[in-house]
Amino acid sequence: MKINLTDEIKKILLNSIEKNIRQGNFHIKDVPEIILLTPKNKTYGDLSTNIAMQLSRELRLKPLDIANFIVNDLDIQDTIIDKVKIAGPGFINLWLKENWLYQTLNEIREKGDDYGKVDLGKREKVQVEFVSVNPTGPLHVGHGKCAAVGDALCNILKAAGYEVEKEYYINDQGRQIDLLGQSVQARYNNLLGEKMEFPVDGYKGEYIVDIAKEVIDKFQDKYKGRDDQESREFFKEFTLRKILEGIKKDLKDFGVEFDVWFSERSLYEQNKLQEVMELLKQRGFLYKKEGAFWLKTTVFGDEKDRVVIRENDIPTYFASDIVYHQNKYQRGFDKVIDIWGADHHGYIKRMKAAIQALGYPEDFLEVLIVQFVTLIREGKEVGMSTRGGEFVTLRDLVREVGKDVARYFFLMRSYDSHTEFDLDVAKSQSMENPVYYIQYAYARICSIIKKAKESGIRIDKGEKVNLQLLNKEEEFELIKKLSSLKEVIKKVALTWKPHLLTTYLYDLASSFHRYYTVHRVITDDKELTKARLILIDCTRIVLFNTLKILGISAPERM
RNA sequence: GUCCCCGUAGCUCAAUAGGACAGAGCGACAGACUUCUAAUCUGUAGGUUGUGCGUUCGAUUCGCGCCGGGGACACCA
Repeated sequence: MKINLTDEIKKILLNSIEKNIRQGNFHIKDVPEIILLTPKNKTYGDLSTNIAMQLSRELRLKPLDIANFIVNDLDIQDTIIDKVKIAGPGFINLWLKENWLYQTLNEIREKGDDYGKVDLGKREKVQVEFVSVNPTGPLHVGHGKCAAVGDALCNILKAAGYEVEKEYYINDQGRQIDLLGQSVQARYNNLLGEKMEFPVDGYKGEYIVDIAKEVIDKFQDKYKGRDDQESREFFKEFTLRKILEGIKKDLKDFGVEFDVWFSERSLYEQNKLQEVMELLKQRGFLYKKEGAFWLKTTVFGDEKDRVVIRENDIPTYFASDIVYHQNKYQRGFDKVIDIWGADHHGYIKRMKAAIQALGYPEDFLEVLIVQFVTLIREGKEVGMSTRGGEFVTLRDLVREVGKDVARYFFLMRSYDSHTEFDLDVAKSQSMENPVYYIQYAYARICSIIKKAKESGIRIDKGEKVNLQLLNKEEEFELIKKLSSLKEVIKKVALTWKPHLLTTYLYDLASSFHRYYTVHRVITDDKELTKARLILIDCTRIVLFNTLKILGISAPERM
């Protein structure tokens, strides 16, 4: 395999720096990682590095002098580098030979679906747990945002060479679940004309009545007027299963499929709780006070210690989570990422404390907090209170705007800022809608390729096409965008910011639209036509691969 | 009261691990179809990055204080 372009350039720069060290110009031991960036302004070259400024502090020399030393000893003969210039406070700007761009096109043609994959993760095992909504009701739009972010992040990590597992943790036991069953049971009895008091904190949503009706359809009055152990159990299990099915379906329709659905109950079946408590006690982080067991989370920076086993012997939710995270560790993951809604952020400290109390490294667990979503319709906020019963479910949203648009809107902004989801923009099939803008670029390309085929233009697999004919400014622009995909994937995999990929996608579509307006692909010039067809086909491939990672479809016609 | 997130163009948001003149879209204004899809493209206007200090060659980015918005602070889940 060929050496990576950026690695090659870094090596050339490094050689010069090391030469200067040997000559006694630079007095340092270790050279920091050289960072190559693509300048915003093209008058600053194709690539640029700020290494001279980075070294300035340690060398106690002016950045400009350092840059001069480096450039003077730079050996760019027979390399991909065409020209070097020092600019501004000490940037070293590099211009590359045009050839590198054509190499990119060949690489895309060769790799196809695999273009964009990089080996950053080295098969490291990462688990991402997201959504994990209590199965007490349907998913709402906020959960959709978590789902979109988690799913996209997983896909990106996979593309970056990590081994990724997507997991959904099901809180299928506890008071909430009991309450859920009782709510349906009460509705069921009421529907059959039987008196039964609705639980005080019961679930009042319409979906509870629907489930009760379903029970009637299937079992008629079999459970009418009963309030024994068996009937309670029945309603609990039936409801739980119904709601979980609904959640699974909603997520599937949203394009999200999990590798593992992990049941909280299974932790207790294995009697792991005892074991973990024993371990924590041994390690000296568990103590008894006022009849309850507490974990010394304050040792690790939490504001107060937390109860794990209540006075009444019932373990808290936190206890389950500790056992659950131990289980994650024991499954052999190198890193575990939890994606939580903003209302759970207070839990981070105690969870990370628990990780450490168990004896695991603090950064074994990373938690991403996804901020809320506000729906806007006709310029006004749509109320979403769960209590009042009137809230917008993910299913409703997908039905209204479609899966592609919903996912894109959740992914186009940084997950840690509030999302303002404008339903009118999302529904408009116009230029206001970035999703259509991107998909339109893809459809346009497909349309051109189809037309070329129809007029008998063919390019065989191994055929050599003169790519040098691609020499227009818009063509260079476009190819540069195509070539930066791998850097973007790396960046996102390191920073966990999927929205950077969305931005990239939009930029790429934009470069193509501009190109399309200025130049014709299919012309009388056979050679040029072929070269341009290759260019747009490469664009198609990159658009496709990126859309796929984000979970958005790529329609060939619009 | 304590802790977390946010504050950037009229609006919604970006800004690559501290880098060059802070960028997009929408909205406003002015233009471009005899063309492979005008769901497109081009141009103009729009900013003391909430505020005051500090760190340094350099701060939207890091630190501290203040102002404003949101959220979290249970032997609830």
